[in-house]
Amino acid sequence: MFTIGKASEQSGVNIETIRYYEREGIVPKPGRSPGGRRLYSTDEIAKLRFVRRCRNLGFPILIIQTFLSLTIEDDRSCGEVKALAENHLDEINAKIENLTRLREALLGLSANCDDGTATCPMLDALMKDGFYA
Amino acid sequence: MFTIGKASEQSGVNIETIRYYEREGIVPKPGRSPGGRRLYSTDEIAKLRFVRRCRNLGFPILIIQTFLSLTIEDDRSCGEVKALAENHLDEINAKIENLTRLREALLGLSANCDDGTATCPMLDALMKDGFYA
DNA sequence: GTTTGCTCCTGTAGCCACTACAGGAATTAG
DNA sequence: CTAATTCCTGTAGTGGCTACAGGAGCAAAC
Repeated sequence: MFTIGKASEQSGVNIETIRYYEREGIVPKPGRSPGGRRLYSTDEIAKLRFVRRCRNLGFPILIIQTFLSLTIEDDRSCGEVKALAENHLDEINAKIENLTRLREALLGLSANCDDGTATCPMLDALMKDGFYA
Repeated sequence: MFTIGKASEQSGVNIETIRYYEREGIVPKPGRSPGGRRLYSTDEIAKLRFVRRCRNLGFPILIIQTFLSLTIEDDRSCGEVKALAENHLDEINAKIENLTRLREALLGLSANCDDGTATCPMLDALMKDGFYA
């Protein structure tokens, strides 16, 4: 059994974040030492690591909770997981597209910016009517 | 002069958001009607539209406030604007790279998912030690 | 055995940029 | 004149943490 500091080290999840996950019911409450300290088993630490990896993949907490319940149910999990992952993939692709369009717009706007001018063509363009959305 | 509803329509900024911008000092406080309603000039509406466009470009509020003060100062603005825009561009590019790497990881993980399996290879991989960060 | 220093505890508030009420007042349309 | 609409203020909630404050447990050095 490990105290929260070790659990944090081994899982890569910040101590405060671990406590937050517990408060929110994202991970189950761990046992306590006689002195009142949280004690984590390797299984519980694995679960924390799982949450971190999912977060790193950009999954929102709600989806991760579904994942966790699916790993318990163990039944027709894979289809649901795949669907959630593909949904998430679509969102990621949409974000990439948005950002790419944004980059183009920004490049176009700042292209005419040259240092030393009195009024800035980029700010001008953003202020004027009839331009850009 | 326009009430907040018309200002919202014409600027594309949500009514609640306009009041929020005012509270936060992002845009100056407008005049009021005898009955206490906010009244916006076309100039003030243009400013709101400017803020919205910048937000659409992904600029954080703090940077937009700098932009707004630069349009007032009107002095050596363009160099600063360009620097801020390029900085922002770098951040956008970093985000795109991150999301692209994420997409690859997710594609790799969900590739082995096929419906109907009892245990999911994706969840398995995320649970196991030795894998992925 | 006590002092030092580390880790841990709870509870609360802050971050960003909004959004969503509740409960009431003013304006406008019919 | 009434009904519908718009507006007002103030507060609280969103997601996913992060950062305290103020105190208690615990191990090792002296």
